Amino acid sequence: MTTRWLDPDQQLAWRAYIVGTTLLLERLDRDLRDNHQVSLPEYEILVRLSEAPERRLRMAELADSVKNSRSRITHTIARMEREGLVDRAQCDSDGRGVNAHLTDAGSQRLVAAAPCHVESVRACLIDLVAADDVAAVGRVFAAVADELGTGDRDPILSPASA
Amino acid sequence: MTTRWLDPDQQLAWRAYIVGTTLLLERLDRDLRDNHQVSLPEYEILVRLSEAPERRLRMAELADSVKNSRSRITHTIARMEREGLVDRAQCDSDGRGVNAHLTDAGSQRLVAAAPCHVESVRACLIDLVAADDVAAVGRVFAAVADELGTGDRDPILSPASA
DNA sequence: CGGAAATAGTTGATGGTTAAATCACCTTGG
DNA sequence: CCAAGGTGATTTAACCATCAACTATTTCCG
Repeated sequence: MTTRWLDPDQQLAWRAYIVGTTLLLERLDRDLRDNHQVSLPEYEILVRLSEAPERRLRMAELADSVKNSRSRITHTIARMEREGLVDRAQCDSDGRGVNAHLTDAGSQRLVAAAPCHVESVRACLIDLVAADDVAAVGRVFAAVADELGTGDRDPILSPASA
Repeated sequence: MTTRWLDPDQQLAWRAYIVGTTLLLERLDRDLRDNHQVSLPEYEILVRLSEAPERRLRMAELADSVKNSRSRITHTIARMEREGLVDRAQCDSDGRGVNAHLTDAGSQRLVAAAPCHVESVRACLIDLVAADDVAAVGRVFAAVADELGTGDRDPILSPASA
């Protein structure tokens, strides 16, 4: 089976994506850290918790919603708990379960950071390009997430010959 | 100054991008590690070196081309050298400089991994969406890289009021 | 020439991430 | 009811990334 290489345009698009994403995520992370003492992953967690009913979410739900491993969520929440941004409580209905809960301090941190973060996202991405292109990015990564989201990994690779 | 929040479409596009990118990069990394014992960052380095004249690049050039810190490149190249994928030599024209050089083993590793990697990229992104949308992604992140690439960070944030 | 300042790269400590093993609880079949 | 297996979450150790400090070389400029 001969490899279907990327054509020059695809190649260019792919590399731009990798490089741009590296720079973008690093920049957003730095802005949040420098100005509001939260990392980007922590910020994502604050957002999910703030949107959840009762401001609380099971650890596994949280992990799924931000696409992090269980273990990573455990460590990250442990750090955030030390900082007072969240607290933990046993789940009533399932003795194994743990609810992560956004504290007032965590909520305040999020409220303080959000405007700054949105401006970063605008300045570094949204306001930089045509609205249609933003929509296209949305379509593309929704498709990617849909393809990869439902943990059904092929053993090796799907050669997917056209 | 009142915050210009993202409108619902932008919000959706942005979250799809974050989630999709998280899943995509993790998947590509996993495929490379499992099948060819290289991480995605290491693979990027192999590619850059293979394309460079004489298959060698100064450490700083390498760092810039993959948008990694100098220190990270030092550590990563050290690991790759231990594995025999690259070697290092003093630069003739500048006594401070060091050239990273792709070995035959490194070249072979890349040749072995490339088809698999390209298939991953196709299966998880390129072949999943319309060609126009891939082009749009390319435009968007080229603009992002252009904006962020030239290390001229604003001190806090550019409010960039429209 | 001589010394200050800039540049290339490395190092070591520190903290975050991962994989594998573990603990606790729940569920199901006998 | 109880044992076996499954699931939720945490822990451990190894690994990788980051930051600040450091060495060595070069450049600038008096």
